[in-house]
Amino acid sequence: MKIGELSKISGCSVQTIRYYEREGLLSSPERSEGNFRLYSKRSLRELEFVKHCRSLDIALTDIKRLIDLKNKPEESCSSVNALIEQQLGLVKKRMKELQALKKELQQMASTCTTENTVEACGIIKSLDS
Amino acid sequence: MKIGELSKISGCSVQTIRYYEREGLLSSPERSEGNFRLYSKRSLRELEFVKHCRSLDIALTDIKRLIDLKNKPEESCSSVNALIEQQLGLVKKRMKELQALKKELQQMASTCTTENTVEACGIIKSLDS
DNA sequence: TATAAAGCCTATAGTTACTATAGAGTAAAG
DNA sequence: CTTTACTCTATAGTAACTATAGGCTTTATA
Repeated sequence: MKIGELSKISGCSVQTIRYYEREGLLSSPERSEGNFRLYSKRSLRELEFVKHCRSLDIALTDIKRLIDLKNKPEESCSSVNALIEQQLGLVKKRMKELQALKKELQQMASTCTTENTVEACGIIKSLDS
Repeated sequence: MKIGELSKISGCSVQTIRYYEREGLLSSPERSEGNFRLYSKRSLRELEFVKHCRSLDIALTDIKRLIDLKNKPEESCSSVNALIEQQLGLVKKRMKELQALKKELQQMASTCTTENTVEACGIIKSLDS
């Protein structure tokens, strides 16, 4: 299949697919006579692996590392595990931050009775402090 | 005070301060004979407003809007309120996403008994599916 | 069969909010 | 007087894409 079809099936945009290839996350596909990329089911699986990792917010460099590890099936998977644990750490940290953020925003919102002028606005006041 | 001192007091890097100025979030400070920026306490307050907004993850363009609103004290503050509500919406959405993300990562981590080879690794398997 | 439309190609620039660097000038300390 | 610390502008780099320009290939329609 050509890149447009892969794009449709995978839900990745055409540019993103080409970008992933440039970045070495996808193996270079065959080319047609007219230099069009030709993909196989294997290409689709590769792309879906990347997509799944991205949906977990794993950075492209880390995805690259995972792909490298996949290609060394006999090695210990402790680095895979470490990578996931690290990712989990990031997510937990970000959640805590957002928790605090949400609290402050809610507090701010509650100080605003919409009929105010900007001058008397509780939100602006709390941003000013 | 010069930019280095403002940087220390505010906790923003020197480059960030200059960047905010370029982006129109800070008013242009006085200059010394030798063309050094000279800041007042008012400048510090401006910077702290921006910093506080940024700590709430408010985008620079939105901060700009808030600053504009601050300068029209007699207007209704409903747009301020709307902006904060929108921000709150973003935060809530992101938290939900992270919630789901965390769950999946934890599940993945639990499938990995570190003594595995990459080939048998539950994590890689679940990323593959 | 001619041509128009759709799809593909590469290369390059833009996005956000900064950070880092180069190269040069200014100020303060020894 | 020289070294050091600080400042200046302009420019490039970061992450993960998205968008555009200009040109070729394939497919559909007249």
